[in-house]
Amino acid sequence: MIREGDRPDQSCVILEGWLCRYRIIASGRRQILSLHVPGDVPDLMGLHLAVMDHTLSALTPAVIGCIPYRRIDELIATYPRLAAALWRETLIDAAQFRGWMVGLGRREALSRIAHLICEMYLRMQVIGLTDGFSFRFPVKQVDLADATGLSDVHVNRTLQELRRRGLLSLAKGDLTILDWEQLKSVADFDPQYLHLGD
Amino acid sequence: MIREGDRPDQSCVILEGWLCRYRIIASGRRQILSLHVPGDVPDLMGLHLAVMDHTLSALTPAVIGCIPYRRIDELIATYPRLAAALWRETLIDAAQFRGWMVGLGRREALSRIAHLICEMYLRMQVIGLTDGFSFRFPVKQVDLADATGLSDVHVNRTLQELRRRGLLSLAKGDLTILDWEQLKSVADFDPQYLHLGD
DNA sequence: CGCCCCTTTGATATTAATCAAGAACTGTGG
DNA sequence: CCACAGTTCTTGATTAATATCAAAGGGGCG
Repeated sequence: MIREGDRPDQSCVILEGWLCRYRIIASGRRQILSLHVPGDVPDLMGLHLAVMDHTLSALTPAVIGCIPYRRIDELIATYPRLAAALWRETLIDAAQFRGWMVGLGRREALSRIAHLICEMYLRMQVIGLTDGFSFRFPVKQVDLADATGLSDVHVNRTLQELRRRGLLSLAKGDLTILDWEQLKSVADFDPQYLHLGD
Repeated sequence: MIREGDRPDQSCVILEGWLCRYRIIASGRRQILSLHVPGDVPDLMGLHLAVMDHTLSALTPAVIGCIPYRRIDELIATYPRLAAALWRETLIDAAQFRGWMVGLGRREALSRIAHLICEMYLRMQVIGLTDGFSFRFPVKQVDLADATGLSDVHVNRTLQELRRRGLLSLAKGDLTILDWEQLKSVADFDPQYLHLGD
């Protein structure tokens, strides 16, 4: 949707589907920086930074709403508190990056993947897209690998280990958490960084 | 200076010294999330997020200036464009997190450390704290390890490799880049993400 | 039915972590 | 000015985690 190096003049809101942001380095390896679900506005940064430092792309077929920056500026002028709300949104964005950094740098594979799943479960719950402990998780293992900094083969084996331990089931993009407490514990998951509560 | 879980009511500006932000996970491992040098305001996020999700701490003796949020709010009310400037500052913060995530997830040790050094060199240059290719780099190897997601032993060996290749010298906190082009190339460094240019 | 995309499996290679000392500094008090 | 105690850095040996390579299954869709 937007490429690294672009100078966009509008933001988008996800109405349906999943997007991700990523960057590819010289060796050809890709790091996914964030996953985005309906309700997210994944490119607010363009409002104050001229050049995109990463690419925004769809993981699934998606429906997107577009808002020109010009229009956002007008809205902010009319409703000054909107600026604070959007600013806050970008701060939560940054908090999520921090959450992922800890995983990338200091968690082993099992915990890293479990953590990502805990996060996406809560985020899906907040937007009403969970059914009990089940939700759509249309992320391919290769993408999961690029999000967690692992190889796809290792992601596959780690998912098997999570299944073997009875923590979750995942097939055809349908994920069910079978033991939330244990999953959280394996993930060392503390939702604080998502700032859902405030 | 500020701990995870705190609800601060002021921001700080670094006048002298280096700070870092970090989080410690259950296993006791620490991930440093960012390094901060004079001129940085490392805790602007508190302005709109109630609870700190990480700790802010000094790496060296430091001199800090404090600004109550209340005062910042007043200033913003008086000079509305200040809000945009501060917002932008937090967006650059997020961009730096993204830069680090790519390293943590997808770069090998040598490139990861080289990359960090390239970044700090440019940031020090911008604030006028470089002398040619030399600058103070008072970061212990343990801290470097926690910043790059490596073990301290491996950081030590990787630094030796960088020295062996004639890319830099580093002793007693004094760093000199001996071959900037090669260092950049090993690091696969593209300063775009720092948004220094705009 | 066949193709393509995704997942799974097995074998092997690498990178980096861990463990355990020892050496080199730093600052301190005598 | 020196002995020391505490950091920080360095080294060697070993182990563990994860990547890479290569190939084989499975399932959905035209």
